[in-house]
Amino acid sequence: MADIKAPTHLLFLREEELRQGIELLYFAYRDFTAEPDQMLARYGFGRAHHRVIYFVGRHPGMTVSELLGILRITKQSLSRVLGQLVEEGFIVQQPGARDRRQRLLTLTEKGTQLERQLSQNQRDRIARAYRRAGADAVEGFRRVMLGIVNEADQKRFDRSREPTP
Amino acid sequence: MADIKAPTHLLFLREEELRQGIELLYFAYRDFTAEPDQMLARYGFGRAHHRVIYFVGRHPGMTVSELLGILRITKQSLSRVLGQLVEEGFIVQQPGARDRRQRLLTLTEKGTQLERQLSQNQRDRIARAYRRAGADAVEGFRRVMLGIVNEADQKRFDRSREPTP
DNA sequence: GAGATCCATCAACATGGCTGACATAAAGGC
DNA sequence: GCCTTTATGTCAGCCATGTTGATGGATCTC
Repeated sequence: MADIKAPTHLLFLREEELRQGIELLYFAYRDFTAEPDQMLARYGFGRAHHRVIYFVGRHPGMTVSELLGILRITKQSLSRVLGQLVEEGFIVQQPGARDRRQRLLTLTEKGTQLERQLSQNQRDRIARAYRRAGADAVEGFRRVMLGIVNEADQKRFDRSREPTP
Repeated sequence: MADIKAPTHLLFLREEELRQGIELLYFAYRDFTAEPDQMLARYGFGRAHHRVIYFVGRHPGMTVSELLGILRITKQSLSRVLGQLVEEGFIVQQPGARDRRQRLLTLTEKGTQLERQLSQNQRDRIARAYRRAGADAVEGFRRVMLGIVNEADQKRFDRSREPTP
């Protein structure tokens, strides 16, 4: 019978390749968040605040449920962080027009400024990586990253201009 | 004078492109860690334990300093997690031969089993994404991700077989 | 009018970061 | 052979951010 398994050295290469993929995700994410974390510390904020500010900035008028769906944390965890951001004037909540149970979330001017400061750092890092890698590489990056994201959230990344809430 | 700025719609596209990059990193990392986190919970472990197990498995006989350098946390934080893993028989420490101050870290059989179980999930996810995206895309992915990683750690990803400790 | 939904809040707990201080053993320079 | 530096561990306490569980009000939907 023919041996179905690939030669050992090919398996080895594949394992090495996949482990490098794991590590690329780990190191890239570590370095991607380190500098914003430092900026946030100056405001007494953490990474959780950053995520809230980022996504509210990205989807102005979004509901609490939508935000919970993105962050995948409990409402109690969110409420602490969100409460602080409202308290300190980075975010405002206004009742929904159609559904008045909702509290639609929007960045204030102050919130917008912080959001831009934080995301500027990350956009710079990504822009630099894109520039060095070239357009074809960027397309490959998108395709692979999209494949890593769970199916349910892949639709957030279609080519349309508007971010899907 | 000529207007140096690019047309608004090009700037807009670029901003959108970069924000999608930010979000790809966020969503990919979120989904990449979710399932291992669940497995770890069954052992009473967290993501911190995973990182230790992963890198010790990757670099058998590594020192505590090397691990600290990768994780970028304090020795006090590491010691709690590492202590548990040694206590519960997932990792062994042995004095270094050249430098007997060092405690070289190695996975036990039990540790190796857990490591494979955890990383298998992540390797599967990456393999699936690689397969769907194709070889050229994978190369682009590598190039972009490498550009996001801080210069100091890029050398961990040479094409050589051996992971650099 | 009843039930479901959206959101907030209180309380208690666990994980995993952090700082600061101190200790020990071994290595290395002079 | 001292002396300094290095590698590591440990104790104590603080903070950020996740969790579960219970409870309640306002509002929408049928």
